[in-house]
Amino acid sequence: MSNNQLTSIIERVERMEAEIRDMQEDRKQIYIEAKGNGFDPKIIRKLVAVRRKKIEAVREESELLRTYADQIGMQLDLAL
Amino acid sequence: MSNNQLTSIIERVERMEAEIRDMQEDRKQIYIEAKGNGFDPKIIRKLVAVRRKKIEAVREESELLRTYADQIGMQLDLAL
Amino acid sequence: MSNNQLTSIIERVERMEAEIRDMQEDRKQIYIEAKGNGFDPKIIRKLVAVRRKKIEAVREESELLRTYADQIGMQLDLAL
Amino acid sequence: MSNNQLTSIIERVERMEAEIRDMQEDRKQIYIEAKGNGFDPKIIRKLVAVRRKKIEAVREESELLRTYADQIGMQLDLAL
DNA sequence: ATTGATCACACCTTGC
DNA sequence: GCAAGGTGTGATCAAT
Repeated sequence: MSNNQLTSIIERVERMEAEIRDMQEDRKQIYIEAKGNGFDPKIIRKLVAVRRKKIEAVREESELLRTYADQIGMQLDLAL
Repeated sequence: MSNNQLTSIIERVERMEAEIRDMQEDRKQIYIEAKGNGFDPKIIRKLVAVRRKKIEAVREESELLRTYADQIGMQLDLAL
Repeated sequence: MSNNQLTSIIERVERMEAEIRDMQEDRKQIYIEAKGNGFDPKIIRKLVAVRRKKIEAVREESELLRTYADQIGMQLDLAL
Repeated sequence: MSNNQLTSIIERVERMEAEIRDMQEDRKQIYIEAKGNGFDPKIIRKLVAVRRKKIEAVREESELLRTYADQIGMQLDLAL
């Protein structure tokens, strides 16, 4: 029955959203705890953001290299 | 050493963020799958949103009642 | 002249913002006055918030129904 | 009757909030219109913010001067 | 491709 | 001074 399918979808989405909220709450608690230990949350956030960008950049760069490699591979194949 | 503490904090935050991203990805997959089964994601999103807002409103209403109760308690205290 | 256009835009925005600030100030005064009459602003705020969320939920629900109706309309079109 | 008073307060607050939302909507429309005329909303926002800060600074400075003047006035009074 | 809408994030102000 | 709500911004995603 289609209604069961719909109900199932909604419940799965809501379960995911509940978990996401929990994780966000956990992260918030980490920041609060860090603040209690003398670490400025604002700075931590910056650090995390910078690291995220760097990781992103590295990932994209390696994808790019991969693309180059593929093209060279293709050309090599074509040359044979 | 403070540096270890800082590193620990950042790693914990990043772990949380990784999990959040995974959950978000899962949710996205549910929508994609639903669409494959003929359910318009747009409608599912609205349904979920409406349900969330209603639950929110009910939750806040109980907070309100709780606040009322606290004030009545205070008045009772004052009356004694 | 483009400069006049820019000036006009900025002035219109600033006029809006001035009015917004005035309204916010008026609202604040209502809360202060209410407090003077023995009404706890905290409770009033919650009341207003709960009412707003309920109205929001109802509004979104009607949007949802509208979306349903549109889809049914589409299906009818396809069926003809 | 207290209930009428409460109802009146809530309605006044809600009226204010409705007007605030309307003004915000108007402001948003100005930005959209500006964008249509080739003005980047982000830049406009910055301009408006800078002007606001300057106006604030001028206002505070004149308050400061006023305070100085009052103090001098007081001292003059005391000296007489 | 580009706009439009939604969502998550960060900042800032306000109330307590 | 902290906690919370509101505001603005960036990213993501759907639709044109």
